[in-house]
Amino acid sequence: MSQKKITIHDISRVLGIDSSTVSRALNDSDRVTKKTKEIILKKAKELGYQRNTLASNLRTNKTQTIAVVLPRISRYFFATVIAGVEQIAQEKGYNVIICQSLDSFEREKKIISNLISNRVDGILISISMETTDYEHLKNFQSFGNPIVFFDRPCTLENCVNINIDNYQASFLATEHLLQKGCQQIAHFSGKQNIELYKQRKNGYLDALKKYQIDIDESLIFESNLSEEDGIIMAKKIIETKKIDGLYAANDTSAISAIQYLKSEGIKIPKDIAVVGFNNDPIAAVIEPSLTTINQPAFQMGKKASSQLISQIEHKSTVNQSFVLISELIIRESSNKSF
Amino acid sequence: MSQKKITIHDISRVLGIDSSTVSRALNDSDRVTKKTKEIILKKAKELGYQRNTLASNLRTNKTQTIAVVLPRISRYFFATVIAGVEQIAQEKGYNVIICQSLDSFEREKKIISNLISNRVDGILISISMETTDYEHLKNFQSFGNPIVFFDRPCTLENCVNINIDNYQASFLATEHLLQKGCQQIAHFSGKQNIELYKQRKNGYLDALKKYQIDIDESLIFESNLSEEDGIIMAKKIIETKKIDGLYAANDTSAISAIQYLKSEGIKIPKDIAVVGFNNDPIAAVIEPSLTTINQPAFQMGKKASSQLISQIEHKSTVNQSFVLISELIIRESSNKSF
DNA sequence: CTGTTAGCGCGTTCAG
DNA sequence: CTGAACGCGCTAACAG
Repeated sequence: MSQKKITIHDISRVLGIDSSTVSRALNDSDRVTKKTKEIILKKAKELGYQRNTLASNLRTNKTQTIAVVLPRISRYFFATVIAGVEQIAQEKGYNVIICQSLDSFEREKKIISNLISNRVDGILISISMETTDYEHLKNFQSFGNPIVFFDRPCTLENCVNINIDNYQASFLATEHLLQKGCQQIAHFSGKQNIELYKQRKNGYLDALKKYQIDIDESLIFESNLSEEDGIIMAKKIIETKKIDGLYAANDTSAISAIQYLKSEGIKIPKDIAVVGFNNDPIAAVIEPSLTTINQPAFQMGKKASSQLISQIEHKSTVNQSFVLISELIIRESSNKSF
Repeated sequence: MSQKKITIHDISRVLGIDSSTVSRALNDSDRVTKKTKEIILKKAKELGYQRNTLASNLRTNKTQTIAVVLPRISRYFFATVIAGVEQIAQEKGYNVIICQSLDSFEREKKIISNLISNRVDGILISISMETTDYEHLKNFQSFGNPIVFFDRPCTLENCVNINIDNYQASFLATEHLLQKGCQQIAHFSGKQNIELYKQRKNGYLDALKKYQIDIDESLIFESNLSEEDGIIMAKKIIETKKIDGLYAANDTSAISAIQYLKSEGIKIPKDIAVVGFNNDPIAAVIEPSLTTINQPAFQMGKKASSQLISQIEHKSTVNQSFVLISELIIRESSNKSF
């Protein structure tokens, strides 16, 4: 049953050609005649040879493997990022291994340690929410291996950060509402100590300025953007009555606000237009009238992995840098309703 | 920058203990004194030793790695299966590598070949829709490595197939509608040459028998269960008028039928109750009144991986077998609506 | 262009 | 209980 594996020495012996030549032929080296190459490849196929990547990796100290570490693959956003990563990796001849931190710092540390043991060539990571220090990542770096952060930025030195242009996305979202005729646009904003939410607020403010709309501080709600916050803000919207548009800095709060508004009989989109960030198809399904800014996850995966692979191949150390992806996708609200 | 990696020989040299002893200590062998073990472990930690798994694997010819090959991870069902696989794998000390076939036979063949090269110890697979022959899998098997199929069954010899108990699931679904008072329950059935759909139809029929409801062939619609089929069947339902319940053998057709019915002003669940299979959260969101039978994906992942790992560890060859998971989750329709 | 030699880092014989 | 020596399968470096 358990057939013995064929090695290059088996081929070497059968053909009376040295194993190093066999190795070179199998790696398509140009230091072997086309003719002998053909003979070797034919015999290899005939014998059912399957390269032992382990041995090769040990020798070359390279695995041609990159790892993607992220909170969980069941989130549509991350699954789509992976698709982008895999496309580039395949083109460049790299394997991808996927690891879920489940947003646990402990798990993340174990994963990184495991990746070091397995000698992956580089890591793409969206750090866990719990992650407080970066010793584990510094450790990986100290062996000369690159790390690229995506989605969740990180202040670790010598690393590339890939993210969307939050300012521009917000600007576009707000402009979209203005062009639809909204005048009193509320903004669900996140904590301003987080750079990302500051940028989103600035985009909102600048769009209003461009259209010469006075800024009304009472329309700006700062919170943690949780589901509960969404409901609280929805209640405020009902009290205020003057609001005719809403730009939420994330989709969680936007969705729960909409659900609450609906339950109170406020019609969407007739009474209010909404724009929020959307990472998965649920937001689109729950409320077809919800216009969303989709993060170009596929793009992000492609960009992140090509950055990483280029660092691996040029053995270059980069300074800390932030790469912004500007191609955003606005999904227009469809007015079909159930 | 690029710090040199510590090997067991470095530890050996510093401590004046032979590297073979160091190796044994690091593997927690009982052929080393507790005392020297402690000294070695301490020094290893101090020097920042990280085991070179590649070398270890090459020597032992085992990678402690299993692969999951599936169509695409962005489907919630598969992502959940992976979660289950990972839990068991972690408990048993195995790494998991995830590969997406994207339902392409060509990709699947490449993946398997790559997995052989990388000497994974076993494969968990939900075969691609395009897969017609199993030579690539037989090849993997021929090296003495086990394969476990899940979700999509396969006739390859000496393999375990893990699936849900489709008959029971269907029976329960239909019974659920009967208990809600439905009398005229339509069934969206799949092609009867596919075992799975036959089982689902049988469950439906037997539930009706149990409740002494006459079988009305005009309520049974056989199709490919696509979105288009869903709409076609919805139209027939409207014509017929007598239907008050629907059990669909998959969720795709059920969802599109519901959307169509809604657009025609047929109210759900007042006028009609529906049960369908649900693999992702969208179905639950699109229509809260939709009662669904969730495949216990997490369970399936756990069962499949523990089967696989037990085969790896006992080097046992199994006969072809079919394992059914009977714990099904009925998600009751919630009557809250937007 | 091809053969020879050596060794990647580890685990496993054997001896002792 | 520990040490010496070998080899897993492959490839880099050097000869020829």
